[in-house]
Amino acid sequence: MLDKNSPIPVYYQLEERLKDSIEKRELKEGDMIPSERVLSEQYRISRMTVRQAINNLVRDGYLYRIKGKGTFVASNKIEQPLQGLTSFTEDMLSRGLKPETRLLQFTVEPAQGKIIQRLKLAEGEPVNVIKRVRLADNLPMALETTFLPVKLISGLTEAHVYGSLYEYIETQLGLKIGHATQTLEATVARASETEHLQIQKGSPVLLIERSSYLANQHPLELVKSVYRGDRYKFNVHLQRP
Amino acid sequence: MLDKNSPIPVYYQLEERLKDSIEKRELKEGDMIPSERVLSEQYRISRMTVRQAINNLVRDGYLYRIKGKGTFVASNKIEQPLQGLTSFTEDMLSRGLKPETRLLQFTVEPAQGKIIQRLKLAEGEPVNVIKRVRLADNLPMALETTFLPVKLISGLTEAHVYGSLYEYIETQLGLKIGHATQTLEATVARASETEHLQIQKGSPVLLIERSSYLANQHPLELVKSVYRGDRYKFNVHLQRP
DNA sequence: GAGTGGTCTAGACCACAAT
DNA sequence: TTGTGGTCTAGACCACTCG
Repeated sequence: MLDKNSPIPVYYQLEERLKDSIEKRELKEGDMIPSERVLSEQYRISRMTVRQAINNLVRDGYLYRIKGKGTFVASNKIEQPLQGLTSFTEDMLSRGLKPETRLLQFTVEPAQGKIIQRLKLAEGEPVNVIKRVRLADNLPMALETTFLPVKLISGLTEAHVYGSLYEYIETQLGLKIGHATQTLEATVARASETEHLQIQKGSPVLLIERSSYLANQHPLELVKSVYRGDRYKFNVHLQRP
Repeated sequence: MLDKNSPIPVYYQLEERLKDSIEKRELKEGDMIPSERVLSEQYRISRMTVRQAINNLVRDGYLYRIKGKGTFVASNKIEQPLQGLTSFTEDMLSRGLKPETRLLQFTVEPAQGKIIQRLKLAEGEPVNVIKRVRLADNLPMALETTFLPVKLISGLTEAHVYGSLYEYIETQLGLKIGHATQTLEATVARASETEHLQIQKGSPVLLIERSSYLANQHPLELVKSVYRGDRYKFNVHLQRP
């Protein structure tokens, strides 16, 4: 049964239960799950609450609905790559690779040019500039330059930038990271990049530029990355509008 | 006022109205919109219906909520690139470019190797193979090879493949395209690709591989594309899990 | 304390699919 | 005709923010 006195919302409890059934293969790909009315009687909760749980699972790709027929289990969520906005550290861990960092630069500089626009700062406002070589399983994977407004991220020290910046921002600063827009393009390595990435000049690289925002819509960071084309593939899940 | 007798759902009418206000700048970035209770009184609809409208606008990035404070207009949706699962034709149009197609190959072949797995077919099942040069504003943009199971997409003729395949699938066949997983990687053009794309050997290209599914989870297509690195940038919106 | 979003109820009618 | 999801109502209590 569900615990209605728990501080955990009932719809969330039901969500977890259905997700469990799917992951335990009690409900298999293509199976119809009990109807909303049946679930609402079974758990003695209202149908709207059942719908809230199912809505979330549909949004997350676990279930799909067919009007007049029922709600069904979608194909395996298993072995899907990590989706969404993740840090390099999280990305590598989800790929089963060991992330490491080599720090090249850690300075505070006045904002200028594109940084002002993208981070919505006044000219000259201080910005943390962090340039790092990112390694995966001891080999260079990417060259990453991060720009963070000092007024948002205070108290940042060199020690923090060897691990996951996102973890520091979320757990230490208590800020809630919301979303990002990212562009990806193919190009070839420039001379200044070849050494850090241990590749030849002219080797293909993936250029990634990310603007991240907090949940409250404040610009959080601008990141420019150069990934080795021979080592990195970007995965994305697309939903038909 | 809203039309409660319209076949258009009330929550959707409210959605459009709020979206209009935002696009007309009656509600500006950072503005608080009327509270859910106010909207429900104003339009004489229940608060749950208001919430359904607002939920959708939050999901689509037009609004964001802060508990205990209110619901606010997010930063400009304007000039955001097309998101989600789109065809080449749709993608180019959204970028303000004129899409065209040069057909290189249009055959039916027995499925084999990776195609079998990705499209979940039996060995030897017939598959449409469509190889096209995709142009944007009269210049080659990509070389695209599409694999479609014949049993799903019947009656496909050469005439269809000069335009948007997605449009044919959705409006002519009445199939509902659902989602896709896509990988992107940087590499350099191979000899066989240079001519069609009008680039030099060794030029950077973006390799994109897409597996698309119908709303009912049936595999729909496998597409392998080679985009010119100097002309194409991929945009993606990422949400923090 | 007043206002906000978050959760939840116990119904209702509709359109659609299958029998 | 029965069962399904889609929409909608008119309330309710909670936790949170702010003055």
